[in-house]
Amino acid sequence: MTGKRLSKEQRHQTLLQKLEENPLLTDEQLAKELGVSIQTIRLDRLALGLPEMKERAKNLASRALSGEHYPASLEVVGDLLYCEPGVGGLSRMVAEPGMSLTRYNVIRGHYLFAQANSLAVAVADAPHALTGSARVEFPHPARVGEVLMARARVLERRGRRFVVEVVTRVEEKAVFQGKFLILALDERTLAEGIFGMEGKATGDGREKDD
Amino acid sequence: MTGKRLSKEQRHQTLLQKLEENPLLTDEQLAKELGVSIQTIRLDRLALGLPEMKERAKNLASRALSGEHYPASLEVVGDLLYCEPGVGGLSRMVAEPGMSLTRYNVIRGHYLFAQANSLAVAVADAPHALTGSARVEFPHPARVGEVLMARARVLERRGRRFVVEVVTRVEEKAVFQGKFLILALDERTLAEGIFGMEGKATGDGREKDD
DNA sequence: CATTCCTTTATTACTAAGTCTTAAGATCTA
DNA sequence: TAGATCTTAAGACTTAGTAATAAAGGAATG
Repeated sequence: MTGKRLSKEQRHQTLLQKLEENPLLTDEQLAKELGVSIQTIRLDRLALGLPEMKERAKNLASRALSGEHYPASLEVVGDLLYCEPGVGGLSRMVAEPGMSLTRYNVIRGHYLFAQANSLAVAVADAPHALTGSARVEFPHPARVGEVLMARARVLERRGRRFVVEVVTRVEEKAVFQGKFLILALDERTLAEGIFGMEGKATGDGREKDD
Repeated sequence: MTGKRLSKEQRHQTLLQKLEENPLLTDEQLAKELGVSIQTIRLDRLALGLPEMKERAKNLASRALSGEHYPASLEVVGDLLYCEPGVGGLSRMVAEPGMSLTRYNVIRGHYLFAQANSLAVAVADAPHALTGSARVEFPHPARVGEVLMARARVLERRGRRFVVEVVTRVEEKAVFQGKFLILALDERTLAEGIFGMEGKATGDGREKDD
């Protein structure tokens, strides 16, 4: 498929590049893409000191896991560009077609909310935080393809409660603004499912300790 | 050495917890930690629908790679069970692991918002509607596996503005409540990107129609 | 031409961490 | 005591590799 056979040197370069693009390729897939046998790929990996796919996956996974001190990846919407816990932060998100209302390319409000909410939780200076309430406005619709920059400021902090203000802009135009009340929770509270008010939570008597 | 043998139920819980803490554990390690045989762990994973370690690693890796942009699809959130435009509606959503905060299985606020927002827009009696603003509260955390029933009522309608109230419950307990101001838009307004207030919108002359 | 060297491919044996199936004990319960 | 459920075991197969060894191919050179 790649037509002519490359030199070994070139193949090594291509290999490195392919793996950088997608570290989850197996030897078999690589062999197919480069038009050589699996064994050749193995030799190449050996020569270049590249680990096998399982290793690469595990490395990525554990990096993703450990890099989760400040809540970068997993369930955060938008890319956290900057975050100073307790002070403020910045998040970037590109409005994609999947986020839009039918026709018209208008981004659904909950995407903007999700980005802002993620950011607000991130800037709360606490290992675990939840949204308690929010007051939000969508002064202007955002559209597919636009770059949404959300900026958060912690307005005040009283004990375990943070008030965070988030404004999301496209260029200079605000498309979202809101105030979030974020509650910092300690482990016990979370684990027990009690939330601070109105007493019992699940009430199913599940107790785990370790 | 967890000492005494746990019940199956308890073991399942422990297993989930262990894997949440460290998804890269092999069956063998889990077996050792829980004091049962590997086969038992395999059966447990089968029963709980948990993939093998390689899969978990790959999933984590690819999620980390793709910057996990639109996560767990926020697009259509919840199943619309019933909807009477201009009056009210009902939406059901099962809280999935992908919606949760790491550890602790607490559902992120923006999923609740997304469900409620989707429903609020749906019950607005208009072909095209957008959220203008919202005031929301999360009186209680929701957890993975719970069934979230959102109920919407149109409180008032003035011209193109609807005020919709949404309350989401798990069993009888409210986990979300909010008021949405929904704006019904006509085709022209939407297509031109003008939103009702503050004059010009994008100003970049982008007009798309289909 | 044959030889030598390098690269590539093929073959075989082996591993980790699973899969799926069937079967045999152990334990609980009616 | 009998039946059902839970747990462990055993055997065959899978994927994506490691490692070692053998064989084939082309290109330059004496």
